[in-house]
Amino acid sequence: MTIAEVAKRYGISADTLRYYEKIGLIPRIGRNKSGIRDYTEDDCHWIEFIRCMRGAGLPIEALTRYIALFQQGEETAEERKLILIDEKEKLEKRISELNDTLDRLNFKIAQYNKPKL
Amino acid sequence: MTIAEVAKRYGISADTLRYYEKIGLIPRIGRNKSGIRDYTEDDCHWIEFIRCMRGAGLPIEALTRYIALFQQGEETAEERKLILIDEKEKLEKRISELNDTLDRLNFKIAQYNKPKL
DNA sequence: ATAATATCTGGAGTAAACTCTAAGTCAAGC
DNA sequence: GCTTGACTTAGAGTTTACTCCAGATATTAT
Repeated sequence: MTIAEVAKRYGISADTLRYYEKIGLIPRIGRNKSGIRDYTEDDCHWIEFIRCMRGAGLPIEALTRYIALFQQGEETAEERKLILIDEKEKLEKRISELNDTLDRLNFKIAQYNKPKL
Repeated sequence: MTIAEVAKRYGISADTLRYYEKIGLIPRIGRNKSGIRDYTEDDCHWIEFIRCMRGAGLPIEALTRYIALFQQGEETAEERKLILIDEKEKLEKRISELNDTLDRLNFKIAQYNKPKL
């Protein structure tokens, strides 16, 4: 797949895809004989995964660390798992905070509904 | 209260407090005879509210709109309520997305735990 | 009264995460 | 064979949300 096709598929710009590769957020993409990127299905899965995680606010640093370990092979599985667990716990905290803010927002809206005092 | 006291109370820098005031994220703070800010308890409540909402990712633009309406008086109550409802709905969607990502993370961690195939 | 510390303003600088530009290469259509 | 459009790279520019700085004024301690 060309960069344009992948960009369209995920609604990302080609610039962003190149940027993600440059900073190691996705693996280095293979090139054809003339140096043009050719994305595999595996590459696409990474992109989709990374997009999802970034969308939830996982830090780029944790994700680049994760992908670097992944590329080092099976013996890094335990370390990769720890990264996921760590980020999972942070995400749970974050969701809990957001729920608190949501409660507060609902309370404030209720105040606007009631007070014909 | 001085700006330093408020900064300490909420763990924000004085620069950030001045910045929030400059962009209308909190109301204009009253000054003493020599032009130095004197924060009231009401000012502090605004700061705490805004911090909480910003922490949940509510856009600055919506919050500046909200505070501008608030300062225009009681007749803007309905419009302010609509802003809160709108942001509440966006926050619910966001939390739901985060929960989906959390599920995915848990699934991936489970894969790391199992596969002694 | 003087030195040290805190505050003021306007504006410049910073970091993150893109986003765009320039200059060059390459494949496809006419 | 040449133009058009997509692709390449390195590097500059943008946006958001602060954060810092300079120069001036004010308050506090000695």
